[in-house]
Amino acid sequence: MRDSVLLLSSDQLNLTFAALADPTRRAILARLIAGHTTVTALAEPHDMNLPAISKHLRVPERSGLIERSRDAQSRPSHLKAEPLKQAVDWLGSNRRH
Amino acid sequence: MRDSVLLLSSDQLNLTFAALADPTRRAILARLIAGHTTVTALAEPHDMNLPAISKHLRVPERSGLIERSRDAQSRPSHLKAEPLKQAVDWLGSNRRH
DNA sequence: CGCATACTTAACCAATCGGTTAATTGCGAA
DNA sequence: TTCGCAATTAACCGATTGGTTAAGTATGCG
Repeated sequence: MRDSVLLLSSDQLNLTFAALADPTRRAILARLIAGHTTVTALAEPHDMNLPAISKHLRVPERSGLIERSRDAQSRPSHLKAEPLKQAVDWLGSNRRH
Repeated sequence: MRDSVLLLSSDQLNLTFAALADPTRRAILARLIAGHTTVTALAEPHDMNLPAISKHLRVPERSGLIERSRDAQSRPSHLKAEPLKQAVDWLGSNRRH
């Protein structure tokens, strides 16, 4: 069974914040702001092998932070705005200014 | 040896986002916006015992999200703004997408 | 002092995490 | 069809997480 597309917002916040709680994944997400790119390219700056990056990518994917497509042999990742927006909204509504 | 007060900003982001990645802890932090309160009061809405809440509190404490003081037998928790600000800043500078 | 209140600490446990190596799949080129 | 590149999956491992129960500690009150 694949993961559901519908996530309760609490579950999605769990997954989004968990995805952000690792420096490798934050670097990957920051890189993806510049535009979609392949797993090998995402792996290049990091001192770990492809399977490790592949596993890392599954974390933000489960929260909807990224989506993946296919381009020949490559599986480019694309950043999606909605989960980030949700995280920002939670932080915004929970901060006394 | 106690935890260091000085955290590398990357480490602090790790700890802050990890603290936010759990619904019990988010509820606790949201409650603390209304003002400082005790462990027992924080535990009351949750279906788990005091040691569990005590452990939960150690997570945002390690990131600096909360600080704890003493008032007779109680150990009230206080929300601190700086780590939240850092998290918002990371999200802000990584969203223009 | 003796006792209650408010936690915290210790020990334990199953599940998840973050990495590894080795094998496998998907795709395009020759 | 065979080859090679890109990426995933499987199996494994030690460390961490999130909960439990039971015992220990700090503080205030009569």
